[in-house]
Amino acid sequence: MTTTLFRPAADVSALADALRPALLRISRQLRREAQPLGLSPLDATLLTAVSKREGVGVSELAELEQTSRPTMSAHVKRLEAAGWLKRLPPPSDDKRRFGLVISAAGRKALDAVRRRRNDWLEARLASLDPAAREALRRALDPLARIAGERA
Amino acid sequence: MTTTLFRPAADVSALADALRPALLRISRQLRREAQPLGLSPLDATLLTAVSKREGVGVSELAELEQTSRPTMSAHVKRLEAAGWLKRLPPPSDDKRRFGLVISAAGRKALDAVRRRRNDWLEARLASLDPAAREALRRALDPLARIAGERA
DNA sequence: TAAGATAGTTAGGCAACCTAACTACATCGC
DNA sequence: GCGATGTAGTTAGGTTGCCTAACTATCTTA
Repeated sequence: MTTTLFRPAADVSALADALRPALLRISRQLRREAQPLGLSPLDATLLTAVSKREGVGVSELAELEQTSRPTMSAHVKRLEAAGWLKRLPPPSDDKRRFGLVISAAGRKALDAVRRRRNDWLEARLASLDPAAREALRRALDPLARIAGERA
Repeated sequence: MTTTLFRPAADVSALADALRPALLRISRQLRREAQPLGLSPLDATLLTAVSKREGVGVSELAELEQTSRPTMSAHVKRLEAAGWLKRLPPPSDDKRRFGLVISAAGRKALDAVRRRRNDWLEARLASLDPAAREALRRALDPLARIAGERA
């Protein structure tokens, strides 16, 4: 043990131990969220990512979202089948790669979900006091960095 | 749109939109974590919960951890099979309910994992600057409240 | 132009979750 | 004292999201 003089480790460890269960629990809820409008939280995340980078490829998107290519391929297939996403035929001269873009329906669904504001997370946030929300706001950037968000 | 004077909603909504993808991404990583020592992050969470409330029942634990009873039943079965958890035969005179306790092996595994401090989350936290960690520390309580932590 | 890299898909499997339906025991009301 | 109702836990069956391995098709480079 011997705690003195540069032992950030114990600190970090304690923080991790406290953070882990909370994060696991929250994500459990998050995923469970019923989506009367279609569009699960994951779908919304993916559509947002695509709309931020029109023409992105499946592999690139997989890397951005930190999943395997096959996983992303399946998501894209699903989102395309639902009509929320479109594949542009090879925009460049590379015939392997097609560009993904959000469809009109996708954008509409995304807007609708954003306008709803009665989902689980928002309700929870709304029930907190402003100081707690501020604390979360300040934690946003560190969380994004942990998540390994790119651009 | 007309942002002034008491419109916490837009605020909360923006916070939720920023928080959601980060949380989803983090939990994805968290779950993916390989566990050379056995004991996934979920396992650790559950064992910790049990050790905090010796003698807890499956249903009560399910409620605490906010999962369905069958889900918890399966986890308990798994943890018991792994030898990390024990069921005490009905401690009260209620023959339906048995008390769950962590086994010696479970406690040992839990301690070992805690001592490891080279898991994904800790590594990420360690790579942040102290100010960022402090921001996260302050966000802990709000996060726990969102997660609906009880006692 | 053959060798290797890269985009994306298919196949197969696993972990964690859910609901519905069941068994076994408890308790309440008459 | 016994049926109705409730609660603890399990079983069965299905879904979602993720993975690796292996494949096809195309591009790039030596």
